[in-house]
Amino acid sequence: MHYESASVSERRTLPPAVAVSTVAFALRPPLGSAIGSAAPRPGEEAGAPTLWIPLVRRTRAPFLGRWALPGGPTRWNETLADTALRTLHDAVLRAPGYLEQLYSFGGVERSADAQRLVTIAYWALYGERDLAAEPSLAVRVSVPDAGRAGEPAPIGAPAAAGVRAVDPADGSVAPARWDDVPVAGDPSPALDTAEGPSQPGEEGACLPDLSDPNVSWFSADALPELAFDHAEIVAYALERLRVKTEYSAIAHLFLGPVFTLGQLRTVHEAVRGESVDPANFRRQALARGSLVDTGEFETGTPHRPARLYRFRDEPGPLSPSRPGPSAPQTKDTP
Amino acid sequence: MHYESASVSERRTLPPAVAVSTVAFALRPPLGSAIGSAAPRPGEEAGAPTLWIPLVRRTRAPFLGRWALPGGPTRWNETLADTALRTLHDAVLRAPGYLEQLYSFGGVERSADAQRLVTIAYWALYGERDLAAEPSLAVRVSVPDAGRAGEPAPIGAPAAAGVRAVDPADGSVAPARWDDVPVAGDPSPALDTAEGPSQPGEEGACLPDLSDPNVSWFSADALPELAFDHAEIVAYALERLRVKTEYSAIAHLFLGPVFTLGQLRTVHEAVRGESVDPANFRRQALARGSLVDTGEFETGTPHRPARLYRFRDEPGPLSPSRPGPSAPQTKDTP
DNA sequence: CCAATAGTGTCTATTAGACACTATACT
DNA sequence: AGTATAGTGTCTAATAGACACTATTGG
Repeated sequence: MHYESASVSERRTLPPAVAVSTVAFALRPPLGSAIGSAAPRPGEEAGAPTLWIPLVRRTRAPFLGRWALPGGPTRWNETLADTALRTLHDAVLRAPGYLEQLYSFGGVERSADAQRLVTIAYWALYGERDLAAEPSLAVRVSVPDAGRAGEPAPIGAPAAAGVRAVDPADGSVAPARWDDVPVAGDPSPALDTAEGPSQPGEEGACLPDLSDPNVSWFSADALPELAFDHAEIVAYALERLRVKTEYSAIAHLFLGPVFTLGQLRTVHEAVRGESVDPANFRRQALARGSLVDTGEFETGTPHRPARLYRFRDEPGPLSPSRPGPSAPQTKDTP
Repeated sequence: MHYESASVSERRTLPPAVAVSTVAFALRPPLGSAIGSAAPRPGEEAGAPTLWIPLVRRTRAPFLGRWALPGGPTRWNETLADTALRTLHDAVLRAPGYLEQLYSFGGVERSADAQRLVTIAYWALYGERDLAAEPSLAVRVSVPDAGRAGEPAPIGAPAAAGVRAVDPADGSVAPARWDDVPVAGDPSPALDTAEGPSQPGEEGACLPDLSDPNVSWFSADALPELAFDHAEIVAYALERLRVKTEYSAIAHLFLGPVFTLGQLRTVHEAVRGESVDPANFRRQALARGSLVDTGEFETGTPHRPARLYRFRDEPGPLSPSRPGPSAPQTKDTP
């Protein structure tokens, strides 16, 4: 509010603005969304599925017209995860199935001669169940992990009331609960974030509008040139997804509630970018102990039908267990 | 500047203040510093070394008198890492040998009815060489990694000009260079961060003053009650240190430029909190390929003298190689 | 029948870990 | 000699990966 009267030189001395940018992944673009990447890039036919990322075309000053990550400034009554979810929903019109903080960027050089900007990057994941529905319903938000097994103490910080924290490493559900995600135009009375005289580093999303021409999905390995340092953020998010897929069980979040081991393997192949031995993958996946045989089988395949599994403890909308902030647990396989 | 005239209700609508808090580790407190933990806690004699953490006693409103992590608001011309280094230096009077971002906390509940606060947590490491000297000289700042092997694309973001980014995973030196760290009282003309009418969540460090009574080192497993959610941040940092020690080579940073395998093993034991088989540790440490035999030997031991090693590529103050932001590399041992 | 994927069995190289043993300093 | 740590050798269990083989569907 006071900002709008500040001169350019004054803005330099203001405290940094806080914004969020999110790299979201899905195995395919949602139906009805615009597609940026032209076809599965040459050399890889429809055989190998790839990851898709939603981008937003910038409609203002720095990097005008360039594609950028969905995101925008934090509002005064939002947690950082809330901001990520809101701006992501503005772009994708759907809530992701998973959200995790990635890294914070506070370099003074990010917006050279304008107000300082601190950007917290998140990464998100859209599964089949998330891509399907039109109205957003719920979302799970993870807590940080120490970068590998034995998820550390879930810090009670980021997820404000109303967001669920789930520990994807061992499948156990950490403190949290389901709730609604703030939808598009919730009136936050304060701080017009969208229209300051120039929030210069602002990396905003556009108003939700069915088939928004300024929102499009791109194949992760055929991205256009991105605004700011978003290309590096995407690269980092991809690496994070790869690493996390190897030691944690998140691949199933790309799929529906039940899936075959072949489908799960396909996710791993898309994430790792290489083919995986079906036999060995099967053993490892089952050895994790987090898959439950539903007893059902795939139908309508031109080959032997595969067994259907679901992830362990796919709970109903509520589960009362609350392990608490918890001491560090055991690691699994160093 | 505008803030100082804002009422309490107005402050709620201001953009969040950005602060940094740092969990620093060392194998021992620096000489001449105050010691908070009374003796090596019972049950563990001098035999097993533990980790030490510097804390700062709060001198203002929320949590007055409680111990807290060194930290404080970021200044307009500082990167986040700069802020961590400055506030850490204010408390410890020395620059750490390693600094890495941990996580960002932006919950709206952190400062209930006052200005919103976003805190970026860092963790740092003081080695023997860092604890020795009194005037600060240089510091290495790491870039994020994806949480495990195959360090991801070093994102050029956080480290502003003048801070070195080193990739501790494989010992190769990533883009960066040595430089001075901002020392105590550099006059930042703008934004009086220390004395707003009440920057309520502010977690500031005190003025540097030899043997500051408000700064003390505590054994990591005998910490006092901490302000804010700092206990959880410490727990997370500890877990991060443990995990990172297992897959990356950072333990040597606790030691001097040359060290024996026994000393290195002692560091691992302190970090992991359990004893490690000397024979197996030796093999693994040497198999990494990052240790160089100096050909020298320990002297003055009451037993067979141990061979002295140094870490691979312990370079002079400057090394020109610059791999660049780089594509994700290969992983090592999933 | 064939094509295609599901699913099982098995062999090998690597690794973590336990632990016995030898080597070399000081007292 | 005795003690303490350095350093080597070796055995075992677990694991990742390669790959041959059988099973079961649709066409």
